[in-house]
Amino acid sequence: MSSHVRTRFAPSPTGYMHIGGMRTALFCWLFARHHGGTFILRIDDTDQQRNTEAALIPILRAFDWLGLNWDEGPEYHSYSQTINLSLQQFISYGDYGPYYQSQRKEIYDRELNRLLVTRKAYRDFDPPEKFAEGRALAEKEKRVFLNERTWLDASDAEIQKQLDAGTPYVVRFAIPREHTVVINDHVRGEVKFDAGLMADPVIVRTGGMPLYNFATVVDDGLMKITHVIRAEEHLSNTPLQAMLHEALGYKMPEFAHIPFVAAPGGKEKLSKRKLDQYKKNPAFAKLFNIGSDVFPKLGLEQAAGLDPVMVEFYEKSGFLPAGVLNALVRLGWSLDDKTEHFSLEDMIREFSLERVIKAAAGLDPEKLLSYEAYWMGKLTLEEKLDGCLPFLAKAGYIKPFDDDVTGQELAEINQVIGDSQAFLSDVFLNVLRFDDVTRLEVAKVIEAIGDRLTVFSDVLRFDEFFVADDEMTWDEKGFEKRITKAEGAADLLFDLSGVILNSDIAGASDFDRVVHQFVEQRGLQIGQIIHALRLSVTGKTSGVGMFEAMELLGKERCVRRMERTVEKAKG
RNA sequence: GGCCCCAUCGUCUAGCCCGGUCCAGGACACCGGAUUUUCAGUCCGAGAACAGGGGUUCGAAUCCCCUUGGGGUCACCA
Repeated sequence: MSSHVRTRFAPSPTGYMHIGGMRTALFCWLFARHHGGTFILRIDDTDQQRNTEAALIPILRAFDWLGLNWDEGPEYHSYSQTINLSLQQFISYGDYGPYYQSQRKEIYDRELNRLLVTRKAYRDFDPPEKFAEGRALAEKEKRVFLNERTWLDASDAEIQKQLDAGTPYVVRFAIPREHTVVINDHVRGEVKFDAGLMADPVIVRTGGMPLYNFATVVDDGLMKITHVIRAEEHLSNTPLQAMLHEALGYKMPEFAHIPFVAAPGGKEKLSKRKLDQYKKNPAFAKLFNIGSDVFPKLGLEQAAGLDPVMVEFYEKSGFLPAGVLNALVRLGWSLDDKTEHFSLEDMIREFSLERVIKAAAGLDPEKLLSYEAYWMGKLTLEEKLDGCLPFLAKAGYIKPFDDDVTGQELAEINQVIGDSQAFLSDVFLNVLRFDDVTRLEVAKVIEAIGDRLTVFSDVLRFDEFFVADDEMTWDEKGFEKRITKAEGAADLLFDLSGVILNSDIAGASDFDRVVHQFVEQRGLQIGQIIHALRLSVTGKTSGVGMFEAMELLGKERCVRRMERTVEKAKG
């Protein structure tokens, strides 16, 4: 039945995983999983310039982080095991490998030769200028450019002569110009292209390296890809690829061109180059702000160069994979008129290409955050704790144990990865361990924070529970409003601190009782002191429940902080 | 510019293929109210869209055509 479905995602190692690409990958993955098929990760690295290994890690990690596994592709050990990372890991598994295009040169050569002997492709010995000039002229005259094909019908002897002379050449595919290519796209429906309008494209460059369109077709064909699911910008490559498939005698895959992820407030493709523009979008700015709040505290700052276009950004800011996944799947796809929340299992069960929408959709940071909040709410306290601990540790609020081992592990990783800072801090976050006392204390704070936690890094905003009393700072404006300008606030605080000090207090309800008694005796409303109290104890104008906060800190620390506040107010 | 794609609330979308049940449904955001010592949350409520113009039809968001607008792509990049 449909158990033969094979889909692939073919990223090129760019050093980061694009959030839009991730959405495409998700759809590919979902389609394969839904049909019990095979999902393949293939590395488009015909470029060869870059350090493939280092540039690939963030991409593989993104898949790993979101829980999208692949059946064939580069070998990779889940990041809890990355400590043992070594270059040997960058081999591939699966029966249709290698899965790195840079390792498939012989295959391309072989397939190219089949095209050459049947004259479906030909060596073009003309200098590149000739082609460029022809095109420029055509453009000037406002007509369609078709190249001359001087070498298409050259005799074997002529060709051999050029070959012997060492004349550089490219290989062009001879477009069957009479052809009208009809693509039956799963998302777009029937799309027609007139091959008569297309110049013969280079498929192998001087030097013999294949170009994208050729390599892709060879790989898709030989890897028995049944469904090419990719972003819409590839739609115009499709007729060429379809013709190549035909010329090579492969079974034509089915195509599905899904809309790309658009930039906030527009319809343009989301691009890393336009980040400055995105910052002006209020909703998007929110995302940037999470980063600029959190990363410095984690010591990431510039080094990491993270932004919301990269999947890594979300991981490092403590987003939940479930929320990100949910947001991505709803971008261009829906099940019906009401279902909003999908776990990975739900998505696998329900996903279908038929329900993919045609128009580009902008990533909505607000909605992403709301999905985060939803899935965060589904977590147990223990799970929240595990998510928050690394952030607190990285920010220096709590201490992990096993520090030595961590340092050593890091050194090892550093050796392999070089200076990829972003990756380092990443691994660091995930190898930390904490003792039970620390865990218990933090758990109490997280419990008090409750729904105020949307992403894990939100815990850092509650630093009042982690800083020493003498190092706690006050919100400037809040201090002025609630203490300086509030008549008698300082005196009230002073008196209250005395009362608290002399009371028998064990928990939140005791604080509650004592403070209420205090205001009643003076004929005041609770509202007349609560703000000053909060400010003096936490330094903030808002936060967790007042008396819960006090319980977390304990009587002595509350009193000390109140005294400090009074000093500051008087001094 | 050529080729191709797209077009429902501010945003993500349902409805469109198989015209009437849609004076267009949901979610996020926003606004108002309730709850609360604050924030968040929760609950209740409000406002908010078929790009325009022609057809076809008894009847069109739904079918056809045109216009407009937006976007993608046009490399010896992927």
